[in-house]
Amino acid sequence: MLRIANALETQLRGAMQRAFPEAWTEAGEAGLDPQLAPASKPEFGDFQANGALPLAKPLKQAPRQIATAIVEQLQADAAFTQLCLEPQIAGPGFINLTIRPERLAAEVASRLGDERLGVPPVQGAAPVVVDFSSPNIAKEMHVGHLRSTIIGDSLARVLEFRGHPVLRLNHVGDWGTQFGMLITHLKQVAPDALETADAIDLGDLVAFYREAKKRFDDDEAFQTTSREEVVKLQGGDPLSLKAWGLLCDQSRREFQKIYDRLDIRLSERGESFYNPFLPAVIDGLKQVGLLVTDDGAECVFLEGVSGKDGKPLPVIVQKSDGGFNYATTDLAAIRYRFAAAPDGDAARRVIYVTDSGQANHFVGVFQVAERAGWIPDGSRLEHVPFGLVQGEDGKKLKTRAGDTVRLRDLLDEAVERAEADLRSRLQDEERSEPENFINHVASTVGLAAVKYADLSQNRITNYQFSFDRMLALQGNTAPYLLYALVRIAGIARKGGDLDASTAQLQFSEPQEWALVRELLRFDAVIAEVEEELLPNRLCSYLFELSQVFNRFYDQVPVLKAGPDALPSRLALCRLSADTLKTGLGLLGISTLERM
RNA sequence: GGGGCUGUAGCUCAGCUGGAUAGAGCGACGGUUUCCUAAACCGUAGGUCGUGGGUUCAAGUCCCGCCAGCCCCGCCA
Repeated sequence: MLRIANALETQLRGAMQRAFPEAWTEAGEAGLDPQLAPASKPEFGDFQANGALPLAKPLKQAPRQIATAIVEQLQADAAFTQLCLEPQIAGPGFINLTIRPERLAAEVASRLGDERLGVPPVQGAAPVVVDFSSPNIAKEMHVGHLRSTIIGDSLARVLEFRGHPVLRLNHVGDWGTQFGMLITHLKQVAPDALETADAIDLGDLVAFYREAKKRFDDDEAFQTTSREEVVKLQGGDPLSLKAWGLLCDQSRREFQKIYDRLDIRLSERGESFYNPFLPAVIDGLKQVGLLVTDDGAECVFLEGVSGKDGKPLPVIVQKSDGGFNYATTDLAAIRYRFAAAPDGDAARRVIYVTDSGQANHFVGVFQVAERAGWIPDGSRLEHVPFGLVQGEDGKKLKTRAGDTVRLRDLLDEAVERAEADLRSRLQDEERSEPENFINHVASTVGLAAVKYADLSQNRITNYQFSFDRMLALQGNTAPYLLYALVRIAGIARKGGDLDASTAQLQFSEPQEWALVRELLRFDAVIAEVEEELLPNRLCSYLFELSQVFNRFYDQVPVLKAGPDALPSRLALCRLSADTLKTGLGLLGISTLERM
């Protein structure tokens, strides 16, 4: 419907200009705004134009009179009358617009053979960086990584669908002081590993990390060795680097299991990647005169952000011991991502998907990058924050024992619960299915439920995690959406040829028209998600589409329809399936034929 | 103390550039199956949109104050 909306916008502007030439001229370059918006209710048609209301005062006319004048001009426009039925003036002066049925049917027809479902591809797109997931080496992925990973992946998918070249970057924590203790511990417990390739399987990295941490806390000699090890690592000592590489490889393999399971593709580019560029960050800041030495640390003081004592807050880019910190790395990353190749990604949009607790940090770092002139004109640097994952008690999600919830346990439990649900349903319905069917459905439904529950909520608010709610078979959940697709697949199995060519579409039932209108919203929804980076908008849409489809399915027969109606109804089924499948795909959710 | 986010139905949440009588799901109550998977559909009840001002033809939405909850605040990321 975006094309139609654009056409209407132009026609409305033309009509307003002709109706009120003087006001138009006074309004300046932009002219008058028709305030075109989707109709707030179905009975108002497809669109509403509210632009008459604000003109009442300046024109000293009744708003309905103004609306009437605009409508008269619209009716004189042949392009408009071919597109719309006669406009209705309602309420205080809203202009309600209804698209001609044949134009809606034509839009549906044009989408039937279109893989993009009416979504226009971007032209001459520059790279977009989506920085997400970002676990720490030598630690396990836990519930804290869930939202970044799922939301980031979905945003990347939407941007890719639009045609942007997307760099999905995993900014893993693969550098820093904790490696001193890890390497020291590794060298002591598994010296063989450094000599022979694959000599040892580190096994449980979490346990390994815990042991190293315990020794670091308890043993002073170990502490000293660890500190020396950090210096050796940073100095490029080959053996230290080798130990570091082993730890990273091991972690990488563990992360990859989760990513494979979630069907998420990521390019690892950890913090260490930016090491060679850190000194240049300091030099660059010095050159533009932003750098200030304070308490021995190199800082940039922020504008408009003050601390406890009312003094400006600093971003520390070089510690008093000469070391760099995360702000330095983030600045180097920003610089690299916007810079031209070969030492840069030439991105024009850089998106960080991290929890909202880091908002302050990003405000500071972004301001420094901006003032240093590292953000090219016309490009965007965005923090996409999200809230905490909470348990049903409203507190931060923990296991019963009070530990952090491991991501793989969380996914396992979702799949197990989905399987138990499925088995009990099969029993109730006296259905029998092979084990591989049960495993496949349980796994698809379980993972879909986890992803959808997260994505369907506005990411800014905290998210209350509940297996029971996300796996519920009714309501705004993954199983409900998957079921709508299963119903369509059922029609195809029972003899409905969804790919049959349909020369002319004709619809008679209100449920058909409701479905048509819902299907045609897809392009606008994608445009909105691309702009606002809110996947829950796509979820809401897919849920509403499923509801409208289920109503249609329930109340309008497809396979038993007469020969006049059958092809058109099959076409609606096909487009519904394509839209749902594509939409769920953009959420990173795979679909089922039967469940 | 400063900053950020949040506050909408019993519960979990939508609410896009301010627009018509504030929406959905769950839960509650009632109904629908010789028919494409009832994991569905239809209906009923339920809200002073935290609070007090302000701007506007029009405020859940914008501005200011206050209250409550969560998060962040110099050398961790």
